[in-house]
Amino acid sequence: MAVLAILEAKPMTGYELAKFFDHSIAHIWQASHSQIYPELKKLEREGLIEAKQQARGNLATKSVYAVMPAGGDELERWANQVVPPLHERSPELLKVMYQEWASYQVAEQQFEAHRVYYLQLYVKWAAHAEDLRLGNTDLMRHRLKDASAEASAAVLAYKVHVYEGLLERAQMEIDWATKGIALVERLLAEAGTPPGHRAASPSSARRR
Amino acid sequence: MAVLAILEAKPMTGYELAKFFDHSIAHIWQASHSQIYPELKKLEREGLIEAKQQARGNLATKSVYAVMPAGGDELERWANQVVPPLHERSPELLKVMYQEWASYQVAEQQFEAHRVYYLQLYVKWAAHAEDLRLGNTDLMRHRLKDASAEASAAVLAYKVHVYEGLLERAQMEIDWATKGIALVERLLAEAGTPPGHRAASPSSARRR
DNA sequence: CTACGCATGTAACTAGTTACATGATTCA
DNA sequence: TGAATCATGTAACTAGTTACATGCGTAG
Repeated sequence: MAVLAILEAKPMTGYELAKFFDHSIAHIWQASHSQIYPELKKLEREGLIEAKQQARGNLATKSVYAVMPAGGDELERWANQVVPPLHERSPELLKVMYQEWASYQVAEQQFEAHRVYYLQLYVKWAAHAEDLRLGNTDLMRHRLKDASAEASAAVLAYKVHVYEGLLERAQMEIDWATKGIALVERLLAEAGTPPGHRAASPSSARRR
Repeated sequence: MAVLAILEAKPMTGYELAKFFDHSIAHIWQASHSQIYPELKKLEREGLIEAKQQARGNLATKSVYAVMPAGGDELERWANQVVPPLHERSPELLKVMYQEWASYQVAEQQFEAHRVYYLQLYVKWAAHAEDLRLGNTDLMRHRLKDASAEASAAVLAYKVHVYEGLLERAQMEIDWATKGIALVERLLAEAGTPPGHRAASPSSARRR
């Protein structure tokens, strides 16, 4: 569905799609080229998209895929079904849950990595949200060029809303990680390490 | 690793593990019995856990799995590696991104489902966090019964921190969905429907 | 004696990752 | 002429889901 939705805005080659999944939409949905190429073939077999051969250079050609009417119908059908939100699996939260097995140092590093990760995402997402608002993205220009003002408003508004949610999420994650670091510091202090003495991990108390 | 961590707190049968994955840990990690049983066999082959046959009734037996020393080492090794946080795929956000293809009604239902989902999670998580804090869970009692006060503090503190994060997350999602509903209402109003006239989906403007 | 919970599996399938491969084009 | 980028694939593998199956124990 992500492939269909993107191609609907602008016909593309598999390569361009892969690039696109790498930046713009990357943090909502990802796909590698090894997944995209077979998927394109499948969508073509189902009559939802169509490949047009385009020359590149003298010898080579490339396949530019565009959405067919049946593909538009499929998109609309999909969009009009409510999906139940679901619980993601989080390898990271799982680890934090059992962080008493780790040294204080590693526990702190884990939170720090979390903080840095979402700080970077915050910046990236904020920039992308701004581009969206200004209609600055390639795809938005294509998507909106022959839409009514009213329709454009909706197209934009939903996407901006998604990014606002992502930004709040990032902020929340940053706060959580910061509190996590403080927690580790507190535990470390409470462990009552005498000066000049390196604290052992709490898990080592368990072993013996 | 989830299986190892749980079994370390208390030896269990595959069935009990499956139950456990259904409630307590369910929103951090899930696993169905059809995944658990083969996994237990695999962990046993690797020497990380060991099955003890226990009678149940007269004829039947059951396998209770317990963590072996090698399993403890493996847990410690795992916990002491920082995992890079990662970008989940979100089918729901993907749909909201392209919600201009849906009717206003479905768009609103999607946000409403999101709100209700996280409201329920909020209640469930809050209850579980409270149980954790009071040491009210079965597993916590086992886990802590022969630990030092200091070690217990860490065991508890990390888990509580995870649940506090989940609660903030749920709150954030509820707010986001509520704003989403308001957004749909606004778009609907701006679409300028005359009284007594049913609004078409914005996507239908695109088609033709 | 019946229903519900305990207990344990397998099979078929879908999705996704990582690695292996290849070749043309374009720009410095 | 070499490196970066465009372009397109396949193979092997891991994880996870859904559905199919079976049978004992226990309480009412």
